[in-house]
Amino acid sequence: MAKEITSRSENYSQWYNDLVVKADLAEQSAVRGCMVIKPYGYAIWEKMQRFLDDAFKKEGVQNAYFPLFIPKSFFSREAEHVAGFAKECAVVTHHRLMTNPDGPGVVVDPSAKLEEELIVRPTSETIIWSTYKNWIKSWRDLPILCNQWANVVRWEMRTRLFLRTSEFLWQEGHTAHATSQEAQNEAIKMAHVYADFARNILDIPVVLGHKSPHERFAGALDTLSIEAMMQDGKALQAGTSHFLGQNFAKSFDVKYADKEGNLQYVWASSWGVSTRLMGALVMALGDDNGLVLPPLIAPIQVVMVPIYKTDEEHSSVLEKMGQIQDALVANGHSVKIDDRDLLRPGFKFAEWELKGVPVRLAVGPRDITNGTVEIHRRDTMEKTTVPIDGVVDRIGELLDDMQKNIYLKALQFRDSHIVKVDTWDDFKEKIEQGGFLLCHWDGTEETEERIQEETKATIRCIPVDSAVCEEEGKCVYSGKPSHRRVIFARSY
RNA sequence: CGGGAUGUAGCGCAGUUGGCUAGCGCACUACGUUCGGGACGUAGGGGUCGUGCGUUCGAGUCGCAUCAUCCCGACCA
Repeated sequence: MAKEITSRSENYSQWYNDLVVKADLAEQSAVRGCMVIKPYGYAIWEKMQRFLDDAFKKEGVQNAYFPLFIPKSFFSREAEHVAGFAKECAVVTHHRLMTNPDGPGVVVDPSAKLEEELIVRPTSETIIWSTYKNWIKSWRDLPILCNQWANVVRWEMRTRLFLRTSEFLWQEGHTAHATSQEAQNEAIKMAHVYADFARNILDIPVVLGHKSPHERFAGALDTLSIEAMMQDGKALQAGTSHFLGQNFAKSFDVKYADKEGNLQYVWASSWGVSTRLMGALVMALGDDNGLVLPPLIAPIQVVMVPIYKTDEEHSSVLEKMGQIQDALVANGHSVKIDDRDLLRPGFKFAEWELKGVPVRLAVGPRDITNGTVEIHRRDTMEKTTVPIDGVVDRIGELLDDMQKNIYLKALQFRDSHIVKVDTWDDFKEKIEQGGFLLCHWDGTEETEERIQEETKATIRCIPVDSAVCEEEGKCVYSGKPSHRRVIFARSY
């Protein structure tokens, strides 16, 4: 009873917030706008990190770490970039505290003012490019493919757990290349790494596409994003990959000598995903019973709940579960036996469902007698009793099936909420129902802004690899000619 | 920084027009009965009612101030 969550249809925001807190993923910190990620939530994040790290390594990317503090002067070198972030930066101005001469507590020591303020990184392009300058002399030094796992700070006005917090965890890749084409290819390649990860591991269907110039990352020539659909029909940008051209190379004077001995500015890409993916996981896959975790990302894939009355029953049930556990672990599955005393089975069932554990096994005296075990799958909530022989193989197959099924369910939801819209009246009506609107757009920023003002909808992306978008038509707002459809939606 | 709301136990709340000993649910502690879908009984522990000032014989309740938080905007991965 204590852990019951609000239903999705009743109040989507509250459902989300309840779920994040009650499934033990995270909680609001006493520090304004910041979040505490709890062990269970962090375990999921660690699994994401592992998959991403492996994928990065396959692409030749290495991990590195750059400073948290960025001198203000670095930051102001790239005009567009600073304009994009200036409004939300935390700034360090002093380096010492002292006891308060006028009362209790401590105060900032006014004599310890920094000559140059330090910015707490909102993203690391500037500090990294100031470093790359020293690393890059010749074409032989290129490409440089670095990733860092870090925290960044963006002083947001309004925050929501995982989706928008003042501090968040992420990875940011920063690459340097000899040619424009190579840098562009890198940005595209990494966008596909993200899309594959979202689809295959997280079971979240995403649309890969280009951002409109208006929605681009500050300082980028092209921004690719993966856009996911939440179950209230709103879009969530789940990852971005940017082609930065020579903007940062020029700002930080990063040149290399090519094979002919001519000095050339290098070309750049950067790309990142954050703990926002945790929010996407909750909002794209969760249901009224709680989280639904795809087996590949679940910290616990199989939980076993013992059912017993007497000590003898307890020990025989536990012995049987121990055997199953060993076999499952030998097959590479993560397993937990929930042997907490004093909690009744029904309570445990509900709690593990809330936490999204894919498979639950219940073993009781009845099963010991019959040689059976009860299997419950989280995605469909189906319960079956099966012979204990062969149960390990069956669970392996079940986990594989669930990994596919969860994706298909989310895909079906998303695709049933994508509509083609050709008139402005239809646009205004359909946007109220949520979902992605496939529309023609005249390509102007003016139209984009008008549409946003009137409907709060923005261009989420201009999809790549989408045959349905490739057609001639007229802009849904201005009526001017257009060569392809783009996705409009309200977003987080 | 605009518009709206809320601060009472760890959490969620009630407390009518001021009234004496501040209450309920969950959680917590102890004991017992339970245990195949969120158990129950009994007995306990836990509060300067956000803070300050005022009105009053008397303030959780009324007034003013202040702080904090949340929601809706502006901003954003």
